[in-house]
Amino acid sequence: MVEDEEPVRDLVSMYLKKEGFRVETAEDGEKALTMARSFAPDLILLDLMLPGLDGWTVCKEIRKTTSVPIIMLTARGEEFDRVLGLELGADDYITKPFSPREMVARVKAVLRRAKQTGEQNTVLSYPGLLIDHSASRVEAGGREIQLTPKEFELLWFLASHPRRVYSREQLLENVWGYAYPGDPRTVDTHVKRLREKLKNPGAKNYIVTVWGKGYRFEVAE
Amino acid sequence: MVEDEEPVRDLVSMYLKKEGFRVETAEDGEKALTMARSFAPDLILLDLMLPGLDGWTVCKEIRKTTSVPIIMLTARGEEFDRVLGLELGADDYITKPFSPREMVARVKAVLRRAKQTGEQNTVLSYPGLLIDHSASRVEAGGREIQLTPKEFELLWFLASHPRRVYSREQLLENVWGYAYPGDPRTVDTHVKRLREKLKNPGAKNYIVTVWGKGYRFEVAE
DNA sequence: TAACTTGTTCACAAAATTGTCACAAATACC
DNA sequence: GGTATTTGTGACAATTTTGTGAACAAGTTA
Repeated sequence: MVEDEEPVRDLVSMYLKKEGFRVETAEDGEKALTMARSFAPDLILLDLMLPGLDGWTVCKEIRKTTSVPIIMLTARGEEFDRVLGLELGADDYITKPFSPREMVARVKAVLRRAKQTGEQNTVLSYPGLLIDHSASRVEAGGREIQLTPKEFELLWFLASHPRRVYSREQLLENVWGYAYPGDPRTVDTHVKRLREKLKNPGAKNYIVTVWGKGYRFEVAE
Repeated sequence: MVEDEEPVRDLVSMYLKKEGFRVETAEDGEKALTMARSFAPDLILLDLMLPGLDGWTVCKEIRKTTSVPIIMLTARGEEFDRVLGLELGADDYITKPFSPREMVARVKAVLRRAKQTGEQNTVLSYPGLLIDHSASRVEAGGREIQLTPKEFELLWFLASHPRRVYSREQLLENVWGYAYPGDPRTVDTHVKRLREKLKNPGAKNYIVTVWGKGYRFEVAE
């Protein structure tokens, strides 16, 4: 949520959080770009009138690197060039003042659309690494490598949430199934085997240990 | 732990205590309600078959006042209406007989989920400094820097309460955990290490000493 | 049934973090 | 200026966490 007026930020945050969304806020364009780069949001609510970089520019910059859904916010008085907005890659726009319920509904609608078009995408691709979930196939450095089911699901989970750190317990919960009663150190062994199989061809070390926290899938800047 | 059969109570208590949990028990619904009101438990294990007030009623009563996580216990034979359970606000259920390890795993899973939903805004951003709690990542001057867990939590705490001065004792309490028995000067060492790691790229000195008081996170006006 | 694959656990070594102490430097106060 | 407090710093030992190899268990296939 990129918006310079704090009351609006708080209101929108509150309504979205109540719906179970996780919300991060930025009050200007610079910060928005930094944040968008550091973690991958599922959707961006972007006010057009911002101090410093304006919304159009922020939108254009973001579009250079990702196709994350963007909803633009615009004051009623402002002349809003819908065509320009869509050309820059916005997915929807809302005119202020808006009702919170309408805002939530639009966010959900855009996410639903994005999810549908993204659903077919069962392939994750990183430099020197290709993971195809529907085919259960992994290519590293152009060469196919054989993973066991657990290894594959672990890699898939980590790779589909890049950068984020997961504790051993969280990994057990998400990959093995919730409330797994076994030893958390089991994860270590699987990570070890994964690293071994992945390291052969590509030099990259994708699975990184975060000391005292767990593991994360690292992706180059 | 609400359960009328003493052997089960003892077994469950024993296993949970071995994991470091503090366990209080009640043998009927009346007592359970009194206890739930008198001290705030982090989680309630609730047997459905109880003398007097049954589990459903206890659950409903508790839900009127708090959102504490509840795990229901049910005998395999009993017909258990899962939907009703979830409607009444239970977070999970376990069928008896259960393995102690599974029970412990579920307790942990439910507690972890409850904790997660409470955690919000996970990204803090200041000029030349970005802290992402969910990724356990810190960027200073565009460059990622490696912090140890303690350093990270200390920085996170200070940065999420900018300008405010904290004494060493307060920092110990908030970052290390309440009633930390060690030397308050330990904080100094961590501050020193943090400053060293943060100073390399950006000229900014974010952590400022307030003589005779403690430390604070400085943010430019 | 035997060989094989897969997943889990364990024990030990290796690595990193953390807390403490002693002493130096800085600051406040007289 | 002198002194007492407070803070900064470097080194070291204790503790915690992770990597790794091997053994074991469960399930599958030939």
